[in-house]
Amino acid sequence: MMVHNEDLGLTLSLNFPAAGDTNPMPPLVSSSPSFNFPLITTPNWSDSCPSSSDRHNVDAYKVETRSFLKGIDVNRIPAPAAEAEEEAGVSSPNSTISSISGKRNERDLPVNEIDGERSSSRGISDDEDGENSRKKLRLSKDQSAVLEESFKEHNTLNPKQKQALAKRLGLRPRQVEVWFQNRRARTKLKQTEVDCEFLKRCCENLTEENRRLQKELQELRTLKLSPQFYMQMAPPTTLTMCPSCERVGASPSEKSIDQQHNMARVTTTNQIHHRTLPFNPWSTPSGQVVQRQMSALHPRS
DNA sequence: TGTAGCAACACACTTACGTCA
DNA sequence: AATGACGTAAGTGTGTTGCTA
Repeated sequence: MMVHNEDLGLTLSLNFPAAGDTNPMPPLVSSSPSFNFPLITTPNWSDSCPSSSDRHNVDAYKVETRSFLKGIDVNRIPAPAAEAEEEAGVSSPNSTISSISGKRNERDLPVNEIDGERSSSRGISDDEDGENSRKKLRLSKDQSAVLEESFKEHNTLNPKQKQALAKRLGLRPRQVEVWFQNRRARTKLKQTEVDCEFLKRCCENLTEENRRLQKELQELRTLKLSPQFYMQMAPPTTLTMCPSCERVGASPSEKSIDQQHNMARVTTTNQIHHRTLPFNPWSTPSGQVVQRQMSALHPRS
Protein backbone atom coordinates (compact mmCIF):
# COMPACT_ATOMS: atom_id res chain seq x y z
CA MET A 1 0.00 0.00 0.00
CA MET A 2 1.44 3.27 -1.05
CA VAL A 3 0.31 6.57 0.27
CA HIS A 4 1.30 10.08 -0.49
CA ASN A 5 1.36 13.08 1.75
CA GLU A 6 -1.89 14.37 0.44
CA ASP A 7 -3.52 11.06 1.09
CA LEU A 8 -2.80 10.95 4.75
CA GLY A 9 -6.20 12.07 5.84
CA LEU A 10 -5.29 15.70 6.09
CA THR A 11 -7.82 16.85 3.57
CA LEU A 12 -10.46 18.60 5.60
CA SER A 13 -13.66 20.07 4.42
CA LEU A 14 -15.96 22.84 5.46
CA ASN A 15 -18.93 20.69 4.70
CA PHE A 16 -20.83 19.70 7.72
CA PRO A 17 -21.41 16.01 7.85
CA ALA A 18 -24.90 14.81 7.46
CA ALA A 19 -26.79 13.48 10.42
CA GLY A 20 -25.36 10.20 11.42
CA ASP A 21 -22.14 10.82 9.66
CA THR A 22 -19.04 10.19 11.56
CA ASN A 23 -16.30 12.58 10.84
CA PRO A 24 -13.17 10.65 10.28
CA MET A 25 -11.13 13.45 11.71
CA PRO A 26 -12.74 14.75 14.83
CA PRO A 27 -11.26 17.78 16.53
CA LEU A 28 -9.02 16.94 19.33
CA VAL A 29 -9.75 17.70 22.88
CA SER A 30 -7.21 19.94 24.41
CA SER A 31 -6.74 20.11 28.10
CA SER A 32 -4.98 23.39 27.85
CA PRO A 33 -6.81 26.60 27.06
CA SER A 34 -6.18 26.75 23.40
CA PHE A 35 -7.79 28.69 20.65
CA ASN A 36 -10.68 26.80 19.25
CA PHE A 37 -13.91 27.46 17.45
CA PRO A 38 -16.77 25.83 19.24
CA LEU A 39 -19.31 27.31 16.89
CA ILE A 40 -17.79 25.66 13.92
CA THR A 41 -17.15 22.22 15.10
CA THR A 42 -20.14 20.06 14.63
CA PRO A 43 -21.69 18.35 17.61
CA ASN A 44 -21.19 14.86 16.37
CA TRP A 45 -17.52 15.60 16.06
CA SER A 46 -17.31 16.07 19.75
CA ASP A 47 -19.50 13.08 20.23
CA SER A 48 -17.03 10.99 18.37
CA CYS A 49 -14.16 12.30 20.39
CA PRO A 50 -14.04 10.79 23.83
CA SER A 51 -12.82 12.79 26.73
CA SER A 52 -9.35 12.35 28.00
CA SER A 53 -10.60 10.39 30.94
CA ASP A 54 -12.26 7.62 29.03
CA ARG A 55 -10.53 7.70 25.73
CA HIS A 56 -8.44 4.75 26.68
CA ASN A 57 -11.29 2.61 27.79
CA VAL A 58 -13.92 2.31 25.16
CA ASP A 59 -12.06 2.72 21.95
CA ALA A 60 -8.97 1.12 23.23
CA TYR A 61 -9.98 -2.43 22.74
CA LYS A 62 -12.57 -2.01 20.09
CA VAL A 63 -10.06 -2.40 17.38
CA GLU A 64 -7.49 -4.22 19.31
CA THR A 65 -7.89 -7.45 17.50
CA ARG A 66 -8.45 -5.72 14.27
CA SER A 67 -6.29 -7.22 11.63
CA PHE A 68 -3.79 -4.74 10.50
CA LEU A 69 -2.45 -4.61 7.05
CA LYS A 70 -0.18 -7.29 5.97
CA GLY A 71 3.42 -7.47 7.00
CA ILE A 72 5.53 -4.43 6.66
CA ASP A 73 9.02 -4.11 5.45
CA VAL A 74 10.93 -2.22 8.06
CA ASN A 75 13.64 0.22 7.36
CA ARG A 76 15.02 -0.22 10.80
CA ILE A 77 14.28 -2.63 13.54
CA PRO A 78 16.02 -2.34 16.86
CA ALA A 79 15.21 -5.92 17.61
CA PRO A 80 16.52 -6.32 21.15
CA ALA A 81 15.23 -3.00 22.32
CA ALA A 82 11.90 -3.53 20.68
CA GLU A 83 11.51 -6.89 22.28
CA ALA A 84 12.25 -5.48 25.70
CA GLU A 85 9.80 -2.68 25.24
CA GLU A 86 7.16 -5.01 24.00
CA GLU A 87 7.46 -7.02 27.13
CA ALA A 88 7.29 -3.91 29.22
CA GLY A 89 4.06 -2.53 27.89
CA VAL A 90 1.87 -5.54 27.41
CA SER A 91 0.14 -4.99 30.69
CA SER A 92 -1.95 -2.21 29.24
CA PRO A 93 -1.92 -0.06 32.33
CA ASN A 94 -4.48 2.38 31.08
CA SER A 95 -7.12 -0.17 30.50
CA THR A 96 -9.89 -0.55 32.96
CA ILE A 97 -10.93 -3.64 31.13
CA SER A 98 -7.85 -5.72 31.40
CA SER A 99 -6.84 -4.41 34.77
CA ILE A 100 -9.30 -2.82 37.07
CA SER A 101 -6.91 -0.89 39.19
CA GLY A 102 -3.88 -1.53 37.16
CA LYS A 103 -3.67 1.76 35.45
CA ARG A 104 -0.15 2.34 36.52
CA ASN A 105 1.05 -1.16 37.05
CA GLU A 106 4.05 -0.61 34.88
CA ARG A 107 5.59 0.44 38.15
CA ASP A 108 5.69 -3.17 39.13
CA LEU A 109 7.97 -4.03 36.33
CA PRO A 110 11.71 -3.88 36.55
CA VAL A 111 13.10 -0.49 35.82
CA ASN A 112 15.21 -1.56 32.93
CA GLU A 113 12.14 -2.97 31.28
CA ILE A 114 9.77 -0.23 32.19
CA ASP A 115 11.37 2.79 30.80
CA GLY A 116 12.99 1.82 27.64
CA GLU A 117 10.30 3.83 26.05
CA ARG A 118 9.84 6.65 28.45
CA SER A 119 13.44 7.40 29.05
CA SER A 120 13.95 8.09 25.43
CA SER A 121 11.46 10.88 25.62
CA ARG A 122 12.89 12.52 28.70
CA GLY A 123 16.45 13.28 28.06
CA ILE A 124 17.94 9.85 28.28
CA SER A 125 17.91 9.13 24.64
CA ASP A 126 18.08 5.51 23.84
CA ASP A 127 19.98 6.48 20.77
CA GLU A 128 22.69 8.21 22.66
CA ASP A 129 24.20 4.99 23.72
CA GLY A 130 24.28 3.87 20.18
CA GLU A 131 25.97 5.09 17.11
CA ASN A 132 23.09 7.23 15.94
CA SER A 133 22.22 9.99 18.35
CA ARG A 134 19.00 11.49 17.16
CA LYS A 135 19.35 10.14 13.73
CA LYS A 136 16.06 10.98 12.26
CA LEU A 137 14.17 7.99 11.09
CA ARG A 138 12.12 8.34 8.01
CA LEU A 139 9.18 6.03 8.19
CA SER A 140 8.54 4.01 5.12
CA LYS A 141 5.37 4.55 3.18
CA ASP A 142 4.06 1.21 4.25
CA GLN A 143 4.65 2.07 7.85
CA SER A 144 2.93 5.40 7.40
CA ALA A 145 0.03 3.69 5.72
CA VAL A 146 -0.46 1.29 8.59
CA LEU A 147 -0.22 4.11 11.07
CA GLU A 148 -2.76 6.07 9.08
CA GLU A 149 -5.11 3.14 9.03
CA SER A 150 -4.78 2.83 12.74
CA PHE A 151 -5.26 6.53 13.22
CA LYS A 152 -8.48 6.40 11.28
CA GLU A 153 -9.76 3.83 13.71
CA HIS A 154 -8.73 5.70 16.81
CA ASN A 155 -6.61 8.76 17.12
CA THR A 156 -5.20 7.66 20.44
CA LEU A 157 -3.64 4.40 21.43
CA ASN A 158 -3.63 2.53 24.66
CA PRO A 159 -0.35 0.89 25.61
CA LYS A 160 -1.43 -2.47 24.36
CA GLN A 161 -2.37 -1.14 20.98
CA LYS A 162 0.81 0.83 20.90
CA GLN A 163 2.85 -2.23 21.60
CA ALA A 164 1.05 -4.26 19.00
CA LEU A 165 1.42 -1.60 16.41
CA ALA A 166 5.06 -1.09 17.20
CA LYS A 167 5.71 -4.76 17.00
CA ARG A 168 3.91 -5.01 13.73
CA LEU A 169 5.82 -2.12 12.23
CA GLY A 170 9.14 -2.98 13.75
CA LEU A 171 9.27 0.34 15.52
CA ARG A 172 9.74 1.29 19.10
CA PRO A 173 6.51 2.04 20.97
CA ARG A 174 7.84 5.50 21.59
CA GLN A 175 8.03 6.05 17.88
CA VAL A 176 4.43 5.01 17.46
CA GLU A 177 3.45 7.29 20.29
CA VAL A 178 5.31 10.20 18.76
CA TRP A 179 3.78 9.54 15.40
CA PHE A 180 0.29 9.68 16.86
CA GLN A 181 1.07 12.84 18.74
CA ASN A 182 2.38 14.53 15.66
CA ARG A 183 -0.50 13.22 13.64
CA ARG A 184 -3.00 14.65 16.07
CA ALA A 185 -1.17 17.94 15.97
CA ARG A 186 -1.30 18.00 12.20
CA THR A 187 -4.98 17.20 12.24
CA LYS A 188 -5.68 19.96 14.67
CA LEU A 189 -3.65 22.42 12.70
CA LYS A 190 -5.50 21.54 9.57
CA GLN A 191 -8.82 21.83 11.31
CA THR A 192 -7.84 25.20 12.67
CA GLU A 193 -7.03 26.38 9.21
CA VAL A 194 -10.40 25.22 7.97
CA ASP A 195 -12.13 26.90 10.87
CA CYS A 196 -10.30 30.13 10.24
CA GLU A 197 -11.28 30.04 6.62
CA PHE A 198 -14.89 29.45 7.54
CA LEU A 199 -14.94 32.30 10.04
CA LYS A 200 -13.29 34.53 7.52
CA ARG A 201 -16.06 33.85 5.09
CA CYS A 202 -18.66 34.43 7.77
CA CYS A 203 -17.07 37.75 8.58
CA GLU A 204 -17.04 38.75 4.96
CA ASN A 205 -20.68 37.82 4.55
CA LEU A 206 -21.70 39.71 7.64
CA THR A 207 -19.72 42.73 6.59
CA GLU A 208 -21.42 42.72 3.25
CA GLU A 209 -24.78 42.26 4.90
CA ASN A 210 -24.12 45.10 7.27
CA ARG A 211 -23.15 47.33 4.40
CA ARG A 212 -26.33 46.45 2.60
CA LEU A 213 -28.48 47.12 5.65
CA GLN A 214 -26.81 50.45 6.26
CA LYS A 215 -27.57 51.41 2.74
CA GLU A 216 -31.16 50.29 3.10
CA LEU A 217 -31.52 52.24 6.30
CA GLN A 218 -30.16 55.32 4.67
CA GLU A 219 -32.67 55.00 1.88
CA LEU A 220 -35.49 54.62 4.32
CA ARG A 221 -34.40 57.68 6.24
CA THR A 222 -34.24 59.65 3.07
CA LEU A 223 -37.68 58.47 2.18
CA LYS A 224 -39.01 59.38 5.59
CA LEU A 225 -37.80 62.93 5.34
CA SER A 226 -39.65 63.59 2.16
CA PRO A 227 -43.02 65.40 2.85
CA GLN A 228 -44.74 63.37 0.23
CA PHE A 229 -44.01 60.24 2.09
CA TYR A 230 -44.92 61.79 5.37
CA MET A 231 -48.36 62.79 4.16
CA GLN A 232 -49.09 59.27 3.18
CA MET A 233 -48.45 58.01 6.61
CA ALA A 234 -51.40 56.99 8.70
CA PRO A 235 -51.97 58.97 11.83
CA PRO A 236 -50.48 57.67 14.97
CA THR A 237 -52.28 54.63 16.10
CA THR A 238 -53.41 54.21 19.60
CA LEU A 239 -53.66 50.68 20.71
CA THR A 240 -55.65 49.70 23.67
CA MET A 241 -55.41 46.45 25.45
CA CYS A 242 -57.84 44.94 27.86
CA PRO A 243 -56.01 43.74 30.95
CA SER A 244 -58.56 41.06 31.53
CA CYS A 245 -58.95 39.53 28.12
CA GLU A 246 -55.73 40.96 26.69
CA ARG A 247 -57.43 41.87 23.48
CA VAL A 248 -56.05 44.75 21.57
CA GLY A 249 -58.19 47.24 19.83
CA ALA A 250 -56.13 48.78 17.10
CA SER A 251 -58.49 50.65 14.86
CA PRO A 252 -59.51 54.13 15.90
CA SER A 253 -62.71 53.65 14.06
CA GLU A 254 -63.63 50.72 16.14
CA LYS A 255 -65.34 51.19 19.35
CA SER A 256 -62.47 51.19 21.69
CA ILE A 257 -62.07 48.35 24.03
CA ASP A 258 -61.55 50.60 26.97
CA GLN A 259 -64.94 51.93 26.39
CA GLN A 260 -66.18 48.42 26.71
CA HIS A 261 -64.03 47.34 29.58
CA ASN A 262 -63.04 50.58 31.20
CA MET A 263 -59.49 49.54 30.84
CA ALA A 264 -56.20 51.21 30.92
CA ARG A 265 -54.99 52.66 27.74
CA VAL A 266 -51.73 51.50 26.34
CA THR A 267 -50.36 54.00 23.96
CA THR A 268 -48.01 52.68 21.41
CA THR A 269 -47.92 55.83 19.48
CA ASN A 270 -44.37 56.77 18.96
CA GLN A 271 -43.73 59.40 21.47
CA ILE A 272 -40.26 59.92 20.24
CA HIS A 273 -39.15 62.35 17.67
CA HIS A 274 -38.19 59.80 15.12
CA ARG A 275 -41.09 57.83 14.12
CA THR A 276 -40.03 54.30 13.35
CA LEU A 277 -41.19 52.44 10.37
CA PRO A 278 -42.78 49.05 10.43
CA PHE A 279 -39.58 47.33 9.67
CA ASN A 280 -38.88 43.87 10.85
CA PRO A 281 -35.31 42.89 10.07
CA TRP A 282 -36.06 39.23 10.60
CA SER A 283 -38.77 39.19 8.01
CA THR A 284 -36.74 40.86 5.31
CA PRO A 285 -34.49 39.04 2.95
CA SER A 286 -31.64 40.38 4.94
CA GLY A 287 -33.08 38.82 8.01
CA GLN A 288 -33.30 35.55 6.20
CA VAL A 289 -29.68 35.79 5.37
CA VAL A 290 -28.85 36.43 8.97
CA GLN A 291 -30.97 33.53 10.03
CA ARG A 292 -29.24 31.30 7.58
CA GLN A 293 -25.93 32.36 8.95
CA MET A 294 -27.13 31.86 12.47
CA SER A 295 -28.34 28.40 11.68
CA ALA A 296 -25.06 27.68 10.04
CA LEU A 297 -23.32 28.62 13.23
CA HIS A 298 -25.77 26.64 15.32
CA PRO A 299 -26.70 23.71 13.17
CA ARG A 300 -28.83 22.06 15.79
CA SER A 301 -30.82 25.10 16.81
C1' DT B 1 -11.99 11.53 53.91
C1' DG B 2 -8.50 14.62 52.28
C1' DT B 3 -3.99 15.01 50.43
C1' DA B 4 0.73 14.62 48.71
C1' DG B 5 3.57 12.03 45.65
C1' DC B 6 4.11 9.57 41.66
C1' DA B 7 3.58 7.78 37.00
C1' DA B 8 1.56 7.95 32.60
C1' DC B 9 -0.33 10.57 29.23
C1' DA B 10 -1.63 14.42 25.94
C1' DC B 11 -0.61 18.68 24.13
C1' DA B 12 1.97 22.91 22.72
C1' DC B 13 6.14 24.35 21.33
C1' DT B 14 10.57 23.65 19.58
C1' DT B 15 14.56 21.47 17.38
C1' DA B 16 16.83 18.80 14.06
C1' DC B 17 16.97 16.13 10.12
C1' DG B 18 15.55 14.44 5.33
C1' DT B 19 13.77 15.70 0.94
C1' DC B 20 13.00 18.46 -2.92
C1' DA B 21 12.84 22.28 -6.07
C1' DA C 1 27.01 21.50 -5.40
C1' DA C 2 24.73 24.88 -2.45
C1' DT C 3 20.64 26.48 -0.44
C1' DG C 4 16.23 27.63 1.32
C1' DA C 5 11.53 25.89 2.09
C1' DC C 6 8.92 22.40 3.76
C1' DG C 7 7.46 18.13 6.11
C1' DT C 8 8.06 15.47 9.98
C1' DA C 9 10.42 12.62 13.66
C1' DA C 10 11.81 13.55 18.05
C1' DG C 11 12.86 16.42 22.43
C1' DT C 12 11.12 19.42 26.15
C1' DG C 13 8.01 21.67 29.33
C1' DT C 14 3.58 21.67 31.43
C1' DG C 15 -1.07 20.40 32.80
C1' DT C 16 -4.28 16.61 33.80
C1' DT C 17 -5.68 12.30 35.59
C1' DG C 18 -5.76 8.17 38.32
C1' DC C 19 -3.71 5.41 41.78
C1' DT C 20 -1.51 4.63 46.23
C1' DA C 21 0.24 5.46 50.75
